[in-house]
Amino acid sequence: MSLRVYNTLTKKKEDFVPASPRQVRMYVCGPTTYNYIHLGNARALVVFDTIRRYLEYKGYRVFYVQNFTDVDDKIINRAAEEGVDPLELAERYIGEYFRDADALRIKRATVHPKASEHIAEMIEAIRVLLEKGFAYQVDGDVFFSVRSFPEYGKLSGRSLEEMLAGARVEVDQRKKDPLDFALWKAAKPDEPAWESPWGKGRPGWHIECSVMAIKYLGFGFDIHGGGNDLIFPHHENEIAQAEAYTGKSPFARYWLHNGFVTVNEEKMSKSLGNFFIVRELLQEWPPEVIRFFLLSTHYRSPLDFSVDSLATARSSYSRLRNTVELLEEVTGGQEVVPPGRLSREAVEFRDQVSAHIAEFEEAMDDDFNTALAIAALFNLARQINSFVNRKDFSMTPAVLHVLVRVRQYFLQLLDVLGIVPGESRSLGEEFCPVLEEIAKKLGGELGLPEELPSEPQKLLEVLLQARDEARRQKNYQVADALRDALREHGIILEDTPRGVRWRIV
RNA sequence: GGGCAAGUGGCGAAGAGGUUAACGCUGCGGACUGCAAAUCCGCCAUGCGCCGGUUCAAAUCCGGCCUUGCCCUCCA
Repeated sequence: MSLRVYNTLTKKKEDFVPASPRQVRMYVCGPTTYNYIHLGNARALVVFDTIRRYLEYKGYRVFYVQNFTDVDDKIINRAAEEGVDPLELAERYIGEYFRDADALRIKRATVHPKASEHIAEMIEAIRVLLEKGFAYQVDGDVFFSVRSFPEYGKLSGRSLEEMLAGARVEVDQRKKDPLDFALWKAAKPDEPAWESPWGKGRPGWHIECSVMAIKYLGFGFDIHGGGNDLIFPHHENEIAQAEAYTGKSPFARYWLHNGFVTVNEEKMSKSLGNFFIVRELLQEWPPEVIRFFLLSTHYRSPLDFSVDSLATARSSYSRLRNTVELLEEVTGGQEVVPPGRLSREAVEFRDQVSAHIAEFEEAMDDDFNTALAIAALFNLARQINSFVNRKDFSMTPAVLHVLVRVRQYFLQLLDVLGIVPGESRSLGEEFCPVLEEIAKKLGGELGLPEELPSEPQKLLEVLLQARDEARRQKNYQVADALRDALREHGIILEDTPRGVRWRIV
């Protein structure tokens, strides 16, 4: 089974063969840190994090580089508004970035280089580009000359003429060609600036990625990723600079781009003001649900966001979570159990589980088709639920061994997508008054003692024990009253053959 | 204006020439349950934007049209 990926450069799905056998080197364009990230940013992060996780699942060692753009117009403007130092502002939002990314279970990159810490390398690259005649200097600015690089346009698939025809921007008259872009910008007053052969200034946006990718991954690394909107001009320019600079090709071997998050079918963007901040979403939605939502559509397709669709994702996801809980319950969380002789049904079950695992891998192998992979997870969950809940189910040591293994596999697949159920939210202090009130109201009928624990978790246990006793005595009225009362406050009770189970909505 | 995608059941979303068009949500019916919940089983697209064409065979390939989104400007 081999992995195939869609390469923007060739516009085809290709077999993925990394340059070195067991290692993948990948670079993903990270954020410009001048504010909190929104759901659109999160999609790119989650998509490439999932790609990375799957590559690791397949046994590759992944060297993952994600940069921070901490020198940029937007940062400078924002800093000016707030009256703070631009680099300090950028540093602050790098911290905020990690808070959100960690919450979303984005694994940290192997290296997170910052533009501000690679100025010397960028200056050197620009110097070489000037020397080789790919760039020219005007006043204190240095521009890359797109005409000097014949392959310009190969990633975005358009010719210079086409791009010129569509040009809608006012052009800097000093440029030789309207599409030439800045490698170095002369400093304006009060801007962060560094000394260079062309006077004080700062690097243009595109050069940082070329330089840092080559520095950490070497030329000709495996995967370069980012959002769709980076194809042009950012990645096109990265290629031009990097390949002109080294005189070699290709700069990166596979170019992967994710589609956009839209809101009411319109791109989620800061200028339209229709963006949703990850920090805020995380207050209401568990990270697993947000990731499930983002991965329920293929990464290259557009994804329309709404609160309703998040709610749907939550319903869908709870099926998977319920199966994890069922497996935990039935295996008692044991990790290692010796195998034994299996019944015919158990053998069949084991084989079906294997088939669904293969289904998951085939889906992911086909250009990371997470939507299809999730379908495989649902099939697997159904198989597990059916097996464990069948009428003649009997737990033997051999069956336990199988279920322990199945639980491990199931969790492993969920982990590829980063959607292993988190610690089920514990009962916080906010449940105290609610539980105490219920205990007071139903305490007499339930035969509760005078002294009740004050800790919500313990209090609930006491209530459930009393309810159990009531049910044994067929006092269903009070048992149901307690269940209804708890439900009203978001605590769901489920009576199973193995005892009562509770969860928070 | 130029370039690139996409249009699949009530909704979301896979499928890219050939078995009954996955999977999930919602709804309905059934099983299980003291009743629920969870779970399981079943039902809900004679049809995949529209019109032509290629083919023994088309959601899938080709052409035209319509609609929507993205890029051409900082943006994931």
